[in-house]
Amino acid sequence: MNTVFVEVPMSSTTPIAVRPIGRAVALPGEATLPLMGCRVRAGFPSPADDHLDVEIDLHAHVVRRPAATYFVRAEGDSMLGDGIHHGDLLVVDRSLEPLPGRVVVIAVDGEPTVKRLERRGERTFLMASNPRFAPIPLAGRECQVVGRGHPRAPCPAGRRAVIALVDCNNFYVSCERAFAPRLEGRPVGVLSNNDGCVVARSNELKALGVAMGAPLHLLPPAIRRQAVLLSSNYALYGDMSRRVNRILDEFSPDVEAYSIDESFVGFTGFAADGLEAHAQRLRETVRRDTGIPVCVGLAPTRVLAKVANHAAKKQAAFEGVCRLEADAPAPRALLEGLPVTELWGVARRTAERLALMEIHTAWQLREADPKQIRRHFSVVLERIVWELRGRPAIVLDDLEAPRQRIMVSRSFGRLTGAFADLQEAVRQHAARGAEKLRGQGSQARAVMVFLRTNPHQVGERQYRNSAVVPLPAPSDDSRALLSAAARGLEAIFLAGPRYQKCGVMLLDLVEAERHQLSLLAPRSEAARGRSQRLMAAVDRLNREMGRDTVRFGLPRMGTAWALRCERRTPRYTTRWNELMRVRTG
DNA sequence: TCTGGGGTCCTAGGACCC
DNA sequence: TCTGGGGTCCTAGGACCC
Repeated sequence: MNTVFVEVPMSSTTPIAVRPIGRAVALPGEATLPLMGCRVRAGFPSPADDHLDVEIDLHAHVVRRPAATYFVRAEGDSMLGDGIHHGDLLVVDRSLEPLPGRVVVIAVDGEPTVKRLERRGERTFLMASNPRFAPIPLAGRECQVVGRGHPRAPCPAGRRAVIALVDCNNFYVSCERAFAPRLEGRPVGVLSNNDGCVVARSNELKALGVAMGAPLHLLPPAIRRQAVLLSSNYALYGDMSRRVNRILDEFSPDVEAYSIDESFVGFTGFAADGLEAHAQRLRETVRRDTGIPVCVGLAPTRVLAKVANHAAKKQAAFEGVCRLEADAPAPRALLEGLPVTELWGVARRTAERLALMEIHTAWQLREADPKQIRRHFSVVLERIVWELRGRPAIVLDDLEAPRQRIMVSRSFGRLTGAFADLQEAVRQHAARGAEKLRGQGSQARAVMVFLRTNPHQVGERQYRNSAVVPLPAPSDDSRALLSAAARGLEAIFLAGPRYQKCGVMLLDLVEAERHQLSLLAPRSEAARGRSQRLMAAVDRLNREMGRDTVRFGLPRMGTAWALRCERRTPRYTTRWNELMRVRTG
């Protein structure tokens, strides 16, 4: 192999021997550098070829290794039958006719991946999800069926649903540690916007008694000295989250990203006895390829999967994977020791009311009469009871569906009473909202603006207000949204109070394609086309050249509303100029 | 003395999630 | 000096209709 030096996210330019394992790169010591999906610049001696996407190189390395067993899973039962049974070994190109939409989970040397089958002439290929990679010919290779059925469809009668909750441990902290191994073992916290509160804590920081959401300025000085407290770096966390989910996609075709650090993964139809091992491989792969530790909870329902995940995190004996069957004895012991507030969907208010009925633990709630729970509380809590009993009752709405409203708001770096500051902040928020709006293909029919002083500050004059400004016609044009927001601000601004926060909400969203044209203000097709092209150009520039390449209105320097984020680490994976440098030889 | 009975739609606010 | 930023769903209650 050529001697290369690679600019990748690492903390120094010291020469380091890099050894590829899978799609990650091993560094001296324990640290693993996540490279998957990461565009990494490599300096090659040849001037003509001074860029290399290392992902391709490392992936090729994996593919070259001798194939072992393929674990195959079909969508629906169509792939089975014809003498093919659960657990069979198959020769792919003779037995599997590629059908549209057929998806398989295969594992090559313990590297599971979801692929589509495609027929080319006489041979069947696995199509890689990334079109840059060459198809893998399957002729003559052996496959093992480990499951069947489509988890997104309702679970067929007589078959048990299995759902996994994959949750990243201390996600923001883990992202920081992935790129700064020196943070391992130390108390680390990540702060909210404006460096206000602690929103993520390493186990070491939790052990020091720092609560979730603790205000930074109220932390004891000893802890502030001892701990590493970082500003949040959402560009990094969002990118790492996508990488984790891309790996989950290789373990099941049914992955729902529920939040930035949690995903539900459907395993209904997978061979029941191999599931823990499959989950264990998932954990190891995520850890190795991204540096993020995760825990997996397996159960028949989402609520129980959450409980299982909780147990997997708290009890070392599970080694990160905990499986619960609704009727086995283990869940009972677990649920009896679990306060209701630990359950997904039960917080303080509900817990207080449950306590009046002598319901304190998850087990007691499970044993309660669902109908009575519904009467006293709501259908939401009733569903939780059913789920605790192992009967699926919570269906996540389509997480891909467009948002019903879009909100952008920020606290100011410092209080301000200046109208010009608020104007500019509102303009920025409206522009960002408009971008999100176009990103999901919607238009808004109304814009809401709100502002408020700092409610925590006694002695300060308090004021909060909001205004809704309807638009004459649904729009996704930044100019229309900005001008509506500006009018809203004028309506509610009061000179005198010093403001802490303002925001813009886009309301009453409709699909851009389907909205009815306004009869009152018909716009010519040409005008609409111009608006669309302009906005598309703005979005593309901001996407490709970095946010704020094109802005509406001139930014002023040193404005009060600018965020404080003095301790932010580099955006290692999303900014060229923030990549770290590593030398390999 | 007696003052209907349903239904829909909308909004505000509560509760919860991460 | 300094206390985040998004979202969702559900319910209650009012306005209104026949």
